[in-house]
Amino acid sequence: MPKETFHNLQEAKKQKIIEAAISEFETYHYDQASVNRIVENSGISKGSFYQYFDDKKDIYLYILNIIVTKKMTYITPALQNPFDHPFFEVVRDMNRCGLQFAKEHPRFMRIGNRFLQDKTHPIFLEVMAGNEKIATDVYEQLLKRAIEKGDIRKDIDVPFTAHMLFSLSSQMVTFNANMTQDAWLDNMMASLDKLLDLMANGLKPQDKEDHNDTC
Amino acid sequence: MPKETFHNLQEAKKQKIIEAAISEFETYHYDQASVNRIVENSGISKGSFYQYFDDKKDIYLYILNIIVTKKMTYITPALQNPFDHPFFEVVRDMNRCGLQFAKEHPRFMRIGNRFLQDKTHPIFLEVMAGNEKIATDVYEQLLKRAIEKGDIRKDIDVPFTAHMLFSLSSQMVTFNANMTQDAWLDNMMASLDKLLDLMANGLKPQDKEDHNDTC
Amino acid sequence: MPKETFHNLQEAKKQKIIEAAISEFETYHYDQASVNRIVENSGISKGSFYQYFDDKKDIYLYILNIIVTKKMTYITPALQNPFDHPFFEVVRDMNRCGLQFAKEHPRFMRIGNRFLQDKTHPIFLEVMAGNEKIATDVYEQLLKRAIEKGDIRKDIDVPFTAHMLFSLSSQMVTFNANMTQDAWLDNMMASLDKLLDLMANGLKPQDKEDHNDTC
Amino acid sequence: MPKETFHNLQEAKKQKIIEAAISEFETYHYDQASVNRIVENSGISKGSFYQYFDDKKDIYLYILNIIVTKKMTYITPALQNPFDHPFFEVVRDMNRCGLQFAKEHPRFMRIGNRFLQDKTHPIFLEVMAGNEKIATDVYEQLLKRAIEKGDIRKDIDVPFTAHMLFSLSSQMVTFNANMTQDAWLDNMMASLDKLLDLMANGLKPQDKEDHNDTC
DNA sequence: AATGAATGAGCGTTCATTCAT
DNA sequence: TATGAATGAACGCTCATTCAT
Repeated sequence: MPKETFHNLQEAKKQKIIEAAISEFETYHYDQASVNRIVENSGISKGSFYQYFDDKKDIYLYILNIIVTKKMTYITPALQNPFDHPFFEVVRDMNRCGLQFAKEHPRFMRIGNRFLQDKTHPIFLEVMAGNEKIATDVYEQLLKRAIEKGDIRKDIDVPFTAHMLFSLSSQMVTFNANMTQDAWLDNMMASLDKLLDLMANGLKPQDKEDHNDTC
Repeated sequence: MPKETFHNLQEAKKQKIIEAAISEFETYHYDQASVNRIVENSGISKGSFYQYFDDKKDIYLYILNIIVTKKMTYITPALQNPFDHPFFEVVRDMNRCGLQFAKEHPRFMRIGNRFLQDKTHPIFLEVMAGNEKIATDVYEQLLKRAIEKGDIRKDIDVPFTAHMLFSLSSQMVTFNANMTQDAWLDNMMASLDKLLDLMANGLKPQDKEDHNDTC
Repeated sequence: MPKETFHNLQEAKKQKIIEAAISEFETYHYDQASVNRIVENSGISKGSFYQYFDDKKDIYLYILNIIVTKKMTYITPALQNPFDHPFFEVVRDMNRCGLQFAKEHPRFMRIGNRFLQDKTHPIFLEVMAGNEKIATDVYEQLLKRAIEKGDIRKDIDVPFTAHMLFSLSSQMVTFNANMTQDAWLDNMMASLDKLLDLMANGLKPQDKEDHNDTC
Repeated sequence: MPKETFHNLQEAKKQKIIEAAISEFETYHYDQASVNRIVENSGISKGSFYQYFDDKKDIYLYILNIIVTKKMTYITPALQNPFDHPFFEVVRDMNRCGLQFAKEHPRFMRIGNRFLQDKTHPIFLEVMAGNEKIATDVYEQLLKRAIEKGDIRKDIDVPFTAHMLFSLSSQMVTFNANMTQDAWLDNMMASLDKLLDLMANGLKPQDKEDHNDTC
């Protein structure tokens, strides 16, 4: 996390640095990202950079933190009393919020996705060392309660399914990756509904309904 | 793609270069991979390298091509008369073959996974620009026929579902990444079955069977 | 030497700065030592540092001075009426006191030794430019009087011998540098006795005693 | 040690690099020595430097090696059949040769002395890891044989004395460090004789001779 | 065809010191 | 008096690529 010196900076300067860093990490992988470029685009000296941050990792984690914090403000409303609502409703709301976040902060989404994608990178492993469960835990909890309530099949592998549900939300955005389209959000929302339908009912013809029909 | 000079090389020399490149890309990201090291481990000169390949990208794509070609030899048998067999059987066979390939060529798998992971990397975008459809096309064809045969619900969005099926099989590998070498294949096969069950039947309780029970 | 501003400081603050500087110079060579770290560990500001000291050299010399002053308090008692005691007794007492000082102030010893080691370093040359005589003067005086009293051979080169005696006592420390903390002082005291025996009687067999024996 | 690429260089270029490195290490400590400066003064590019040498340490050890090799050519003649000659004669010859070397290669001496002085430096420890004994071993062997032959007192501590004798040769040069003087070599030779006399006979009056006088 | 020496920009990081407040 | 932000040169080292031979 940034040193005090950074927090003491004037807001404008701070924002310019953050802006430069976001722009850098949006464009480049952590390893390819260049402190030099951040410094240039910030209009600060290299020496100053290292008075604000310990090292490249420091500013990277700082940006990641901003992203996570921001994303949380979008998602947490969907997680109010999650067990009072049907499973798929909660999941859909959560992902809709995530998509809204992606739409409004496409650069954050790009950085976040890049981070989540390279699961073998030292920095990913370090961050996730203690926290990996956290991400999928929400899904695990929801699944367990949903099973108890009879909303979900009893015979599924909860951790595995949680992992897959979690993966889906980030995979989905790769389907219509061109965020510049106006209709992106609408498309994604539609895709989300399709996906949830898929997850809920499967690909096989719905005997249930077929059955009802024949009745 | 390699220049003619490369293809004119003696097989042994060619293999040594390929081996060195595989070893490099297996260990490092494309950006971190070093032509210097490849050259060193190949026992060829720097100058020669640039007479065989245009640049780093050239040899990388060449290796990727080898991997894809190899993987094809595993998968195509599962695609013999694909329309004569039930949809999920074909998909399972295909993915089982893919897993078998991964088991027998772990280095290829590592390179392939790394490539698939950073979907924002210029080189990924370039490769996928013309080729992504190819990968999902198989799924699309299979889905269409399965729908016709009544194996799959009529109301799904075919391209979207194809994309998701494709994504999921690659995501699966990220679950249980801390595999013990021995159990890996078994674990993955089991995961595959879980995944296909999920895709086939969905998460909701199977009314069909419940219904049958009560009858 | 520190500016007046430093001397005007509250004792506690002064000590904290001194402590930080000692810790730094104990751990690092003069060139590797970092004003940044001293400032950090002092809890003072960079600006303040340069209001107390001219530069890095200034604080280094100040610390050296503290060390020398402290060492003097150990050694001077051994130099009370030095001419009333046998030469080697005085030399031994002096060096024993020096060893005692080293034992009780290992950090000072480390700084001092490091300083004495690089005799080509600009800062060493600068310090020694005017002060080297001082260090060897004691030995010179002692030697001269010892010669007069007949304790020491008349035909030696006094300045040269003084220089060697001085050098040897600092070299001694480099023997058995892998001291176990506990036994260090005992070992060094033993080494000192060996060294003085060497200096007193030389390496050649003692004809004197042989002679006496045969008489 | 340098890579083959360095050895393949034209002699003139090689010499220019060696010259630049010697000049650098003569002037600066290993840590302060700058690859940049070496490169500048060599007239080669930074990239080239790292094609010739692994790193700064590599070229440093290479220079050290040159120095040791050169010094050996001076000293080994004095070590022909060392046990056939009186102990102090061998030691004197050896040190005279060392002084001659120092006179003719003052820059080498400076580098060598600097290296020997900082006995806590990682690079010193690394080099000396297996080789420290070597330096003092010569003295130990000589001492042992001299004791057997009765040239040296039986009651000395051999390793300790060997260490001190070894130290002396490097300490001696610090007495008259100003090498620019014409008379330096003569002065040093004289100092050497004084030192050996000291080591041989000690500082105490020679009773043997006194005895003889009174007889 | 094959070589491998040469390049120079670039990397992340540290530094002692200055100076406006 | 005290501050601490700002600086920019310097560090060791790696890189993909070029080009004369």
